[in-house]
Amino acid sequence: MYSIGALARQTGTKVQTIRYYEQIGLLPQPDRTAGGQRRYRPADLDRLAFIRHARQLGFSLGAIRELLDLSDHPARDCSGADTIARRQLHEVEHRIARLEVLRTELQRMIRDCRGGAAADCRVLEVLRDHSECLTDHGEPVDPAD
Amino acid sequence: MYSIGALARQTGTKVQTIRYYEQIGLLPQPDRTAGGQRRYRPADLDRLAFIRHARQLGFSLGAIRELLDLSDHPARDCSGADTIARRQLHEVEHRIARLEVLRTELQRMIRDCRGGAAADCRVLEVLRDHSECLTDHGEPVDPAD
DNA sequence: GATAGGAGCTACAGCGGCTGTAGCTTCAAG
DNA sequence: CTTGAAGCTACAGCCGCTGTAGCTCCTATC
Repeated sequence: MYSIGALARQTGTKVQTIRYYEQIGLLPQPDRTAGGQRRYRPADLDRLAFIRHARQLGFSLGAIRELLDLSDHPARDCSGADTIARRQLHEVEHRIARLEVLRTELQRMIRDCRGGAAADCRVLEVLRDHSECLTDHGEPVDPAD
Repeated sequence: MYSIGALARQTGTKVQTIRYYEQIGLLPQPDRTAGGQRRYRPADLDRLAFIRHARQLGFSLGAIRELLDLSDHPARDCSGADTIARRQLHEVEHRIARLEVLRTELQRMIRDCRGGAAADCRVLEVLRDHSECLTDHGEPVDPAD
């Protein structure tokens, strides 16, 4: 049986984050001591490690909920997990592609900047006039994009 | 003089977003009609276009505030803008690098999945056991990362 | 057994960057 | 003058946490 702090240390998670996962139903409500403190079993450690690992791979908490559900029902077909992982891969690839466009544009902006007064600044000029860009970068970068 | 809706159409911004930018001080408080509706000048259109373009390039609203400030003072040295753009480029490059690691790991997970029951699912297995990963992907993906 | 202080508890606010809603008022075309 | 689209304010909600305030509990040491 671990305290919440021990669980946090073992998984590299903040204590508040663990309580948050419990609150949104990703982690089960653990046993409590007579004084009301949480006490976790090894299975809880595994579950939290799963969540953290999936988060590191960029899965949303919603996707993780689905993955955990599958993991909890080993007899089910795993195609759901495959689908979720493929979706995540597509998202990651999409984000990389968008960021590569931004990288190119930023590099060009910086390369052309010759210093001097802000009035002549290449960086500010490009920002002022979209037509100076080679690409249409579309929507603002939603990090979740 | 444009209405807020005309400004929104011209810049591809939502009306609420424009009001939000005003609220946080990125856009100045515009004139109002007798009835209290906002009326914008061409300069406001330019400023909003600048903001949107910078957002498309992934700059944070904080960075945009600094860039706008420079743009408002054309006599100043532009090295500040250069620094902000370089910082942004570094961030974008960092994000790309992280996402490429994730892409590789996701591809491997999916490639190895041979279907069947969730009990044998490769995707779930990898998530359960970090040691199956080739790379240490570190922190959860904060989209702003 | 007393004490100290680190760890845990709940409840709630805040981050960034919007977006959506409710319940009104105003504007402009016909 | 009517109608309906567009505007107004104020506030809640999204995601995934993180931080704070103001308590209580647990355990190690004396």
